[in-house]
Amino acid sequence: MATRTEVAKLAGVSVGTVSNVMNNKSFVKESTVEKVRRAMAELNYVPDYNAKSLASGKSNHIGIAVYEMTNPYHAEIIQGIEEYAAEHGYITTVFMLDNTRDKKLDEICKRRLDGLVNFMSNELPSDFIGILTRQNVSLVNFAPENSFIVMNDYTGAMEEYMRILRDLGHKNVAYLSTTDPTRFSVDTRGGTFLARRKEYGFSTDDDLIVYNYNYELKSEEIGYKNIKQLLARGKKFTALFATNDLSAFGAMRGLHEAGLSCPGDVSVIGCDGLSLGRYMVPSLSTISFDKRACGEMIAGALINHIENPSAAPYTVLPVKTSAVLNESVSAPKQ
Amino acid sequence: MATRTEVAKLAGVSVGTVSNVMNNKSFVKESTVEKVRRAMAELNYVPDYNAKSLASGKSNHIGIAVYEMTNPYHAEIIQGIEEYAAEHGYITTVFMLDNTRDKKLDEICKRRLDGLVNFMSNELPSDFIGILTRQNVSLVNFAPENSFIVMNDYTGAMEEYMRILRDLGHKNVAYLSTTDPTRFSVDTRGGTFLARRKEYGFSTDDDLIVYNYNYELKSEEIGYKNIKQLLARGKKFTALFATNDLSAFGAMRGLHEAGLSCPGDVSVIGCDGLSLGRYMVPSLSTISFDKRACGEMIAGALINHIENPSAAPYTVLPVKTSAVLNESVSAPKQ
DNA sequence: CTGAAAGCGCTTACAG
DNA sequence: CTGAAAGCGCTTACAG
Repeated sequence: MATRTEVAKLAGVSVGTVSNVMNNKSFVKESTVEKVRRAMAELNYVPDYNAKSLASGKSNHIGIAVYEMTNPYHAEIIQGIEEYAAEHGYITTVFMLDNTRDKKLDEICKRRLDGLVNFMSNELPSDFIGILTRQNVSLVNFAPENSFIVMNDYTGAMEEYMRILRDLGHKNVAYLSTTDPTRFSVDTRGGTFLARRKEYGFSTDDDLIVYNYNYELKSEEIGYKNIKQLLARGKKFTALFATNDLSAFGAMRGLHEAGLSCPGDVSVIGCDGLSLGRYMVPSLSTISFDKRACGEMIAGALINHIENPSAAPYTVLPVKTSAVLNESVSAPKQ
Repeated sequence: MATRTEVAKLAGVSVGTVSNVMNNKSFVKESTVEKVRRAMAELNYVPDYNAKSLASGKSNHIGIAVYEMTNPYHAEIIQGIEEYAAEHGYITTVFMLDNTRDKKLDEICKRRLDGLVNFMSNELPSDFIGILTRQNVSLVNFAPENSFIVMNDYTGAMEEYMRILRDLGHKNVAYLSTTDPTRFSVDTRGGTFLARRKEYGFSTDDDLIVYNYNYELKSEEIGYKNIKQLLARGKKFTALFATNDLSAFGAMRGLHEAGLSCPGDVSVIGCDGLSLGRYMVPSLSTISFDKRACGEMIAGALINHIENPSAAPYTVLPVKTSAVLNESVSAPKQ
């Protein structure tokens, strides 16, 4: 592999000049630029980003911490981040923290990331966050004080669905949550459900809410387990919200096995707007948002903060969501 | 952030010794090790992997090139790779080459990876592969000469399904492919279908095979489009193979819209063994393999090759697959 | 068993 | 506009 030095020698310039050409410094004479480019081409020169990172103190490397990578939900957001980042000269590493989490946190610190986007619902250890902060890593979705927060505001879409269900005549509306009660209530969907169910004329029986405490399970498994539990409780219900589309799929399977039809016996509403939901039978009603644009917005704010640390104060990044009504919702049977 | 030098000073040793402690060299005196460790702890020392990579000429960084990250299929294999790699001190970067591919190939080269695993079905540019080869990057799933090849041998499972369909009385079996005819025929499933369909008593009408040429589409979209095309051809069929589970979901939706039931009118067989398939109605028959173990095997062979370049010649990594029969297959209506 | 020193491939003031 | 030189944080023979 050709190195900087060889390129410099062949071009008849110094390594510093090669560097200036590489970084598109405008003050380099055009003829010099050409000489250097020719030499690079001839030698098949490929720069070494690790060396650049070390010398410049900037890695141009953004990390993304995710959980449950088998959920296609993240993939599109990540694509948005990646695309924007790539256009701005950053690479992206997805750290899947499903398993072997703690081993990987160390690795993250060692890589001297410029930024880190967090999609974990679990809390991350505070000493890990401390290291990142000292390293001056720009953060997205960590604690509010020192991080951008991506805020999917589901309140509007959630209320829209509650209105739709009420107008269709539903009274007993269940909620299958992939999380525990605490996380459920701080979530904008769970919170809205709890706060407004009475006002919309829905039952306030807490037995209609099923929680999950096992975060090892995949969402579809949780949905399936949840509906079984709900059915076992013997309460009447004609509609249900699920935390996400995958868990809604699991719930629909459970309904089918219990001899219940969707939406005839039970209307089902998911969340995330997975492409797959449109191909289910019945197609799944969900809450959608532009995940690609969301990823680009995240990357934009993050890179801006990396490059102008003082300019942009950490803040909330709002994401617009919308209700997408499909076949899985109808009026309840009389 | 504390650096090597500060640790050395505090511990009263040289930076070289700190390095030896970091790398667990056995010849360092125990008391020295302790002094150094204490100093590192006191200073919250976090090593810099970029610097290490530069100095050692080894990045401990494995890349994974994937296409269609919204397909959960890859996620589990990647988890297997990641887990094994993390245990052996490597980090993993997933390069999503769905979009902006060529920009990203450059970045891959600059990162001085130790290894690269390829899950792209599209061919990669030969000059890209040339650079990687010159960089001595260990490769998985590139051209056979200079790479490990992961070989999911679907032949057995495919023949099992052909036998099952024949025994159930199916004669007109379709195939919905997410790829073009060339890739279809080199694939072990497509190839087996073409080679053996006559022998199993199935129609050899090529109109029963639907290809796809638009690689921008998601698998579920392709399956949906394919089944529409097949139905439009007006040929009779009572069973179909789909390239993967997601495209099978799309096909099942298309059948439903055409007023056909699965498996009553048409039996459907996917491939990949997605967890989600068990929750479909009907649950999807598929071909499965242990994706986690597959990922671990890939990482094992790759890291072994990285660390002993001469020891392990490039070779084929065989993956056992098995037919998983579910509700989506039954006898054809008379 | 440890230290001093050269080197990995780059960047970046600084002189000129 | 360009070159010489110091430095980024590490590793690694080499002496002792």
